[in-house]
Amino acid sequence: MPRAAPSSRSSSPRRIGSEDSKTRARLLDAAERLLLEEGYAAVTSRRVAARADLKPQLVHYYFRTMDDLFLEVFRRRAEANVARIEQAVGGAPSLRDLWALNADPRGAAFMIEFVALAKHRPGIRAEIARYAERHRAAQVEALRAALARRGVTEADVPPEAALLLMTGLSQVLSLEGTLGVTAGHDAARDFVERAIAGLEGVTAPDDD
Amino acid sequence: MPRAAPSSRSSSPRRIGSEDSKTRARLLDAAERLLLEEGYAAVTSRRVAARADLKPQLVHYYFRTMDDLFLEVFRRRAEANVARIEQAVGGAPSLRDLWALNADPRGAAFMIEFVALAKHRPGIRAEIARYAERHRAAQVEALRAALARRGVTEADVPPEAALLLMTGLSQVLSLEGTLGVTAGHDAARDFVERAIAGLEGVTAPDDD
DNA sequence: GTCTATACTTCGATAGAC
DNA sequence: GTCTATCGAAGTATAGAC
Repeated sequence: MPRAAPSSRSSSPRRIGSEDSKTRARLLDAAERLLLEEGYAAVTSRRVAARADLKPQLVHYYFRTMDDLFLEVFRRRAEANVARIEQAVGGAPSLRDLWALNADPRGAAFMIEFVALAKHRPGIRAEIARYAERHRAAQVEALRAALARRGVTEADVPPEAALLLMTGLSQVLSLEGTLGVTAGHDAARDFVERAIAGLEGVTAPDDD
Repeated sequence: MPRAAPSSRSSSPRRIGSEDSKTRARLLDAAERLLLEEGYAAVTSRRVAARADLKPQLVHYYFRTMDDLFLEVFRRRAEANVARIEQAVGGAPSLRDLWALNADPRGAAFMIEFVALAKHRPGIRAEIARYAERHRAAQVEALRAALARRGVTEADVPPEAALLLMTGLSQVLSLEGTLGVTAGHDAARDFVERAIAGLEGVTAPDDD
């Protein structure tokens, strides 16, 4: 048995569709697309259903509330993302690898939407915050190791600071990209890449 | 200050309240607070009116559509902000001044909300994009001048890249702050301040 | 186990009363 | 010039039919 009952409270009287339903997956996919393309406010039961070519009431059959739907969309991606990072960390990733991991604009857009959503949905906020912290910590550790491997001291480049700069840049590029504003974007990416190249050249190529 | 008729089309049949009405200003204030505290999705005619202790229909008396209200809220702040930057630029601001201008978390939160809003309100997008570009250009010029004054070459630190890094950091700090996630924030701010101090210490041009 | 009929709330917007 | 009465569409959610 994969899982017990879906996330409904024990007091919930209403029945909920099974988690491995094909229809349920279609709804999750539709919700995710809508979220990325039009923003969280566009993710309503009616519009999600329309995207998936299903009746609006089905959303509430598979997800007790809209918050449940949002959380499920979030978890799917968050878990995949954490796995990706943990896998990378196992392989002693370079600074370049870590920047590539962070620079994905879809990932940034996803996170921005959910943080914005969390602002007016208290039920979602705690979960996002918990994930953000885990995610941050894992990346900081990877970055710390990568910098140390290159002989860069924490006093010179604190990993927390470097990571926040990378994450922030990635987010602002993503955000402006949706507006069609891209002035300076290439210059910024080049700058980061040159900075990384500089740091990776700090010490002679150690064996490892 | 003196403006012609409100932004309504000439074909608009409905009457609109005057722009210097006290009630109108209260509505704008309420909308702005709501936007910053709970996100754009919380800014509905009814909730804005409740915040201002007014009837919901008044929103539509003073603003033809909700988009008009959003745009007016945006313009008020955007104009004040551009003025602030232009004033600063006139005074040959230091790097530190420019960072302080950028690091205001309220400004960052404001911008994030509007970009997110623009994503599912096409009517708003063009105006936000236009402003973002003007704003960016003004800041880049100020930063270019400040760096040149310190003898930092554009090859070493392209002003566009530096500005995007600052803006991105400011945004990520603001976004995470709303979640209550602040790990590494102080380290990042310290890092930027030390970097600025380092650059401001350079008084003669150098080459590599 | 899966989907539909339906209740009830809130939304944006307009016409018309003072 | 300012505000109110009210409408139709869209939102979430539940109870019950297949």
